[in-house]
Amino acid sequence: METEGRRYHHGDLRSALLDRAECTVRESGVDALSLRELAREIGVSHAAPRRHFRDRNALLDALAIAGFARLRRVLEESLKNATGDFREQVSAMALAYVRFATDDAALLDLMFTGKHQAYASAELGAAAEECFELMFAVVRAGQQGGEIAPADLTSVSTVLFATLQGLAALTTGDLIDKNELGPLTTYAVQTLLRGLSPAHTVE
Amino acid sequence: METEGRRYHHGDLRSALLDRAECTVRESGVDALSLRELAREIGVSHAAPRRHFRDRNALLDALAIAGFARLRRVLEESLKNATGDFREQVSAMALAYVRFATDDAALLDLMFTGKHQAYASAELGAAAEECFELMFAVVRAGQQGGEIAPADLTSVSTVLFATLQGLAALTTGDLIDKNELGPLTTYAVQTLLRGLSPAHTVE
DNA sequence: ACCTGAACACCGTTCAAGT
DNA sequence: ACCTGAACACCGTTCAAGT
Repeated sequence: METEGRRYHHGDLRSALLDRAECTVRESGVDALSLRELAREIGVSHAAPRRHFRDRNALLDALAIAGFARLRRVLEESLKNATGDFREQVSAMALAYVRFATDDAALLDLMFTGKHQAYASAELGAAAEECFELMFAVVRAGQQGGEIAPADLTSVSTVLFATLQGLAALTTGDLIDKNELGPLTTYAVQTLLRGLSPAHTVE
Repeated sequence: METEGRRYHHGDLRSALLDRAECTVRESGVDALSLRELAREIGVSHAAPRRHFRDRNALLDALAIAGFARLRRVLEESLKNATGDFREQVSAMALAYVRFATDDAALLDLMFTGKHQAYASAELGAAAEECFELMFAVVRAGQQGGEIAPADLTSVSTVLFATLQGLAALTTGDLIDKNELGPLTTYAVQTLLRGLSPAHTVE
């Protein structure tokens, strides 16, 4: 059902730009992304992208938004494939997150480091919020089920999130071996949950 | 005792470049650093820096090395000013780290994201190792003192380190309010230590 | 040894003009 | 509406040549 009506040179230049750009970013990092080269690869004049993205940062913004959408799907998927057990849910989501964050390190950088915040930040913010809300929901469920002590929801979620972000960052920075990321993530989650558990149920 | 013997135009071009570059990076980020502009600001031809740094990445490498040296001093200072109590030591170092990481976010990025690993990585690696060893030493002391369960030293240190890195990253990314970074860091450290404490001493 | 000046091959961005 | 081609002001890097 893709539209066949290619206009001047390309059916959908906007999508083509985004696809190619994401590919370049994944392979070579953000710094390697050149608008001119992108246009060349697609076979369009170097000024053509201007119609769809007012400048380089606007394109990066769009990439970040798409990234959050994909991350959300990845996280939802991980929850669906886990059992209903609280610890299982948290671990599954944690593993899915660090995998995404390290497989697509450059994209994740784009999503968080607000080097381009001046632009579509409303839409970007919304896309990001949806992802964070997923993590919050899991933690909230755990609190309500009495799995962890009833502390401030935001603090608990944020610390958990930060730990995952840090594990991914250290892996990207070659301080954690990629093969140890999984075990280390599980260990970190277990330790945190143990620290958060109601006092007398600590085994 | 600064050397007065200015040679062609500048007494010590290398130092001047590094100082000015660190300043620019701190104020405007890595991407804003231009070798030509740097040379212009210092009042030297645009090709002069080549004598001291073979290219832009080599200069960034040197900045990263200097950053690790300063971080090390900051961490050592924080330990000196804390009491001998294990939890105090860890908390003090943690707070010092996240403060450095957020105050000098762009520099920290330079220090970890190995976008320039191709060059002086030997020296850079050594400078980095000295910092990490400091954190390791504190954790090791805690284990030997029986403050935390005798688990794998590397795992414990790495998870702690990752959490700090993540807290800093989320703060830089505006997901944690700068005023909450301190309290949140203390909370994270306490939670982790509680999760790591020997089973029956959990309060 | 250290620096200059010109040159090369790239950028991002802008804008009149074409269809 | 969508794209082109030329132009502008920047880059990083290289290299002969100067002192």
